[in-house]
Amino acid sequence: MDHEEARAYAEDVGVVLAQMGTTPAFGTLLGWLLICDPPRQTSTELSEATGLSKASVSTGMRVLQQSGLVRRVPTAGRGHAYEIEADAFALAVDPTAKMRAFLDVVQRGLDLVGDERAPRARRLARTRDFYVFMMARLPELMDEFRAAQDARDARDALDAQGARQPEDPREARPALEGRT
Amino acid sequence: MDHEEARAYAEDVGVVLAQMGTTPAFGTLLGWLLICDPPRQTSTELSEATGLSKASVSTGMRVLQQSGLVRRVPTAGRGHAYEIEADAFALAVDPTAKMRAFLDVVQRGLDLVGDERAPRARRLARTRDFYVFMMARLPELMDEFRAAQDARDARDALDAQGARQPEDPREARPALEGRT
DNA sequence: TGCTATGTTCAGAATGTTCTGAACATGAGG
DNA sequence: CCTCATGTTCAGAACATTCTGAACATAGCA
Repeated sequence: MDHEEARAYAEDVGVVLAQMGTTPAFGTLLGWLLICDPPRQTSTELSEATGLSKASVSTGMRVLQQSGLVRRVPTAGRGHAYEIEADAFALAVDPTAKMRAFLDVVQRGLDLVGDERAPRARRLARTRDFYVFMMARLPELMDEFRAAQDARDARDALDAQGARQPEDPREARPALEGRT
Repeated sequence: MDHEEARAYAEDVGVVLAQMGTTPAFGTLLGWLLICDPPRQTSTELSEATGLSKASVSTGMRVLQQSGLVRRVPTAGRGHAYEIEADAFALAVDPTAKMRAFLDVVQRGLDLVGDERAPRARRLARTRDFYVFMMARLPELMDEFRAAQDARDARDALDAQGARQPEDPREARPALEGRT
């Protein structure tokens, strides 16, 4: 994979993310940080690699940082470098923040109707119950994934030391399947 | 709650949804269908109630329908009426569609890197594993909610017949709390 | 203290999006 | 067949977003 391929890939990620409501620059930067080598990149490197202006990199990285997707680490000399967070995409997909905002507006609707048992309140009540349920359960699911991941990381570390012969890779990585 | 309050509420929902990437008209229509009485509304009613043009209602409802959030039912005379789906917001929040698109682009990145065990592939592989995990688990969670909901609906139906005295409402509806 | 590399802010050009009015379909009832 | 209620499509006005270049800050080093 040469530099141009990687850059094109970053732009592809930008397109996909843009379809989900982010700005193209945001997605492109995230895409580059996902595939770049080395993983830490300065603003100048990001600007050169992605072809975005320094200004776009500056604002884009600020947003990425505020979203918790990217971490800023100081470099040896002056300046900083950016690095993608290990579980960045857990955050990216985590709908609890959005759900919280929506839950508020649904609850306001119920207050407006007054009687929660009125037929008219049924749609609202059902919606609220769904969000309450999901907001309670999603963090559990995230934790479960992280725990499984940590366990695998620990085992991989042992493998790297040669303390244990790695088996068929299919054991380690789940197959790509599911309800289509 | 008078008509003007309900209309204002629909617009509030429009604002909240717009912040999540939809168009204001889309969210306003959904908000109105969430709180309106009767639950089924024709295009003309929707236009009058929300203050949107017939054109906006037409295009907005088409999108809502394609998203599976709203159902179109024929009315007695000519024309149709729209009604919100019972579990509309399960669909609205369900990230599996987005995740599928993202999973594809992540997998392409891994193919580009070539060796999945290369350090450079680590970020991509971890991201993919997260999506695979979530896409496998989210449908289970949705099913669980629906099952619980159906069970409650059945019990509510019995209550309505007076076959059983409903107890403290807090038993039936979960309290609004969770990790803040 | 200057000098330079680095990062930030901001006004505006280029580009997209959203909504509407008006013209165009469609189909039930007289 | 004609009329009228209903629904759809589309060009364009109004509005908003995104990105950039250029000017402005900031901090290490001589």
